[in-house]
Amino acid sequence: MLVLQDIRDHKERIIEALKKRNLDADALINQVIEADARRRAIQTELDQNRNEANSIGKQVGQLQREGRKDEAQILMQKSAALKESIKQLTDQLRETEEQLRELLLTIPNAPAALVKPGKSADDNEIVATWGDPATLPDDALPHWEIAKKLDIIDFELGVKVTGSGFPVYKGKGARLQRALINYFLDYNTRAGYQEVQPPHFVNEASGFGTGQLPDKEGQMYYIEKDQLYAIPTAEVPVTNFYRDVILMEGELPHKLTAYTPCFRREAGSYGAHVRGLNRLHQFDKVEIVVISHPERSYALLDEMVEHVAGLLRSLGLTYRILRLCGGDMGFASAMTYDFEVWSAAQKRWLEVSSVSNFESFQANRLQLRFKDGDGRNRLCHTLNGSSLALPRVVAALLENNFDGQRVHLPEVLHSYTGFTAID
RNA sequence: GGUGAGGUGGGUGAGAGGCUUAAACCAACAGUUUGCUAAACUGUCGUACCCGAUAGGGUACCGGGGGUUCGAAUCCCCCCCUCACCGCCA
Repeated sequence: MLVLQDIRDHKERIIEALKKRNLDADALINQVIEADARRRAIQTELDQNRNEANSIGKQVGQLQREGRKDEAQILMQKSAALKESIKQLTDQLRETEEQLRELLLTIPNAPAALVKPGKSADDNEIVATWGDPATLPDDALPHWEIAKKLDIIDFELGVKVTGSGFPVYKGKGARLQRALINYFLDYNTRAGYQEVQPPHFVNEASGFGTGQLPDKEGQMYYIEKDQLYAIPTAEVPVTNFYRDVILMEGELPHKLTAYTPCFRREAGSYGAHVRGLNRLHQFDKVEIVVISHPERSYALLDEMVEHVAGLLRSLGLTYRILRLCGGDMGFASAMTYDFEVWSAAQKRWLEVSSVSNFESFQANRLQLRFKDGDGRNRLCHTLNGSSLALPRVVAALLENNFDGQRVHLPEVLHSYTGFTAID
């Protein structure tokens, strides 16, 4: 949620930024300004009325103690009229506040200055590429066939016990999953991220805090009996650790990493692009979350991007980094970098990580603040990224490193897997 | 699942219709004193919003929502959460 004060102070700048998302920002922002002005007028009048009512109440008590019943009686009548007016104004205030809030909830984050305008993924900027797709096997098998051949992933068994999109990893495939998770966590903790194990279900307030609710309600699994959502990413529970928290300026930044399974309904996604490991209802991911001082968040974003890039290089995967255009960014993000690895068999790039700076957009909803040098409470900035999501990394590892007999694993994984190849 | 006890500022915790502007203590911060640290003393010390150029003034908030009353942290109703014990259980 955008900060109302910012809209008041920098109306034009915010409108221009939102236009990069192809929004009719003028109309939206003007509605906000208008509702805000209305709200303040009501509040001022209400406060005056209440002030009067309070002072009458005190006078009545005083008069009654002094035994001046008649005078007290007159004041009590006056109070009745005020009470009615207060009731009306309170209703109006609540209504206006609700309108304003609903309006603000529909407005996505304002893209940062570096973000280019654009309509779709075609307008994203490629900011870096590592490796060369042309050097990878030209006749590669798709990963689902390799996985079947080596008997390391059983999609049908998953369908039997649960449904499509819930694969079963077997033997060296299962061990590879565990190795990747451990390697990613170790890599992250070495860089100063504190490892945490959050719950895999969250309550409604948490879903709201990071912005999944109300926008993406249909994308999450919901357990009605206990009113809990299965997490779509560790971002949700971990960032919500900080809901309603006021940190000391000196303890920023907080850097956390967590492994969790992620659950996504992915309603309406079918076809060739979702075969195999490309899109699942349950998958494993190691996430990094950073709580930052507002003046440091973009430096930290760069640091996170370099961190993830280093991880991909260590795995020997050909990748590229995109800075998303305004039209392709998520609702809450001010700037997002996507990482894509090359899939040799599918001849396309697969997204394995998305690293974003949300600036104060989430912090405003979460009421996550820090106390600055002047003793003022200011909103933090929040950031997060995948480091990394497993399935597409596995897909690329299988396809790019298969020699017809076995899949050769990158050296960094050997000590984690206990073997150097899958055969 | 059963029974009971509770939710008050950063923490502990008093307050039981108007003398509350929420006591007191602890923590924190600033100052005085001081070789340094500590101690002592003095002062500051919740959040949000509104009015105001500033100084300052006002309103709301005692888990949440309703109600009674001229007036509610305090009385009534509903809900939520936490803790303890019992039962079950990895």
